[in-house]
Amino acid sequence: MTDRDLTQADTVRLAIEREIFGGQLAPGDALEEGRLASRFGVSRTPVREAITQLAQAGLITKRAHKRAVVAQLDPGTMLELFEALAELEGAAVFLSTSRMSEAEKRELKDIHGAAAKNLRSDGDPNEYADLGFAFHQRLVRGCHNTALIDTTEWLALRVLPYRRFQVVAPGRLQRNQTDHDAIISAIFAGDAEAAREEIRRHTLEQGDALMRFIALNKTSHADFHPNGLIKEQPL
Amino acid sequence: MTDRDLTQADTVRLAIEREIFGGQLAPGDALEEGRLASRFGVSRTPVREAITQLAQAGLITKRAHKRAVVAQLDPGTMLELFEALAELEGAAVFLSTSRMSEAEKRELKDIHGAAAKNLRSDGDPNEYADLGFAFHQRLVRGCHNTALIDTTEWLALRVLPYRRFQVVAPGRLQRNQTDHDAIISAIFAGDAEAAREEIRRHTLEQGDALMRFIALNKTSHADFHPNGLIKEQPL
DNA sequence: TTGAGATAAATTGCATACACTAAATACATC
DNA sequence: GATGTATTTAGTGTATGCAATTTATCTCAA
Repeated sequence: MTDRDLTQADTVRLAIEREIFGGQLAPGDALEEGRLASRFGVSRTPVREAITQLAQAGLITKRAHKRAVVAQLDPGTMLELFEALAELEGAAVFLSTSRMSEAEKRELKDIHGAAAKNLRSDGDPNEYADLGFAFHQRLVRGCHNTALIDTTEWLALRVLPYRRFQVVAPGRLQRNQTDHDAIISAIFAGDAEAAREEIRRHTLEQGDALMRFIALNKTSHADFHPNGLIKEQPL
Repeated sequence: MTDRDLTQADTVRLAIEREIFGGQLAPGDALEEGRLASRFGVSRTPVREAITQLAQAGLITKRAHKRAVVAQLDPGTMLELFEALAELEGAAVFLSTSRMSEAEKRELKDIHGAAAKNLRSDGDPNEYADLGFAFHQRLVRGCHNTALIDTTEWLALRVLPYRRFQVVAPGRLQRNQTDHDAIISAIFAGDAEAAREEIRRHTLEQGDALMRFIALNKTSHADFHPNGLIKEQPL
């Protein structure tokens, strides 16, 4: 069999994941088992299973006898998340520096180049965001340690629903690019310690920038609702 | 309410967790929903939910239409896990060095002292193991970053079922203690970078030692079954 | 005896029904 | 009108039954 046989619970889980990452389901939104069941044309059982999995993954929160809600990150938690992510990416890149194959390094450089080109020609910010994501991914995966990669990417996923706004923050893109420059230089120089420090600072600043952006644009003092901020982003 | 109201699924999950960490359920053992259900006096539904959660946590593996199995780590995976854990603990300790309160540092020193005393007086190895666990825990929690702490401890949990044997490995205890000495020194000297390197190397070597121990004591070439190695350890 | 194929048993995935909880509403009392 | 107390209602937690799939057992030919 070419693709693993997916159970209905898996299908539902993937669908909900997509909606969370896509922004259709925003942090704070409630997930009601019955509605989801009828929407996906299945019974509550697989929906429940999907919700359980997502809750375990930290993407949604769930307490006994209360509805599950898409995980809502208060500023403090988000800061912690970015700090942890910065450390993990730092650790991964530290290893990647000595472990990436020539092909992997070239691929990394290609992605970086494409991003630079996009920036110069004033291209689609969404494409740039995707390239940025790919850059970090290649960087992390270069460590060839599945456990570390999975852990790092799992953490990155948790902040992804918020990271979408980063693109529109003014001046970030250029700064982002020079940061990536520095990381690439350190890696090609074989200076693992420098590479670690560069990406550490870089990810940390990304978090700071995101939080500033949210703080400036938030409408309500209590809750922050991504959908209210997105304007014309296609999916 | 003093304790959160636990659902039956939670109860079952906690019970299975205990059995895995306690060694009653060894890596490779199969978990059959029906049997567990009757054993715990509940229906299959909450058992299923518990299994789903444990699978998501990585403690057991589960594929569609096949029965769940307590996660079995091949040497390669285990090595990766220890390497990742070493990096995470390193990152946490790097932060802990500047973030631990005086009280926390004192507590750490107390634990270390108790371990030293246990070692001098040739005390219970299990108690020493517990102190070692507590040492690492305090160290990691000193970073005061919940996301990083949770991630690190979650990884530590995954190797815990295997780490139990460490105690009986010859000569490890003394080496362990001097490693902890070095870590404490670095922290009290405020040298975050040194502290990171010390614990990184320490945890990595723990993994190596464990794997050597397993390699020497394994009975079958294919599978490694913890229960077969434990002799007279009281739970 | 051994291995491939067929059959039977065991076990999972899912749907449905019901019990229980918690919140919302209506009502009575002050 | 405010406040405390039934009653209703929406929604989760669990049990059970059945269909689909896997695993074990049996059969029979090479």
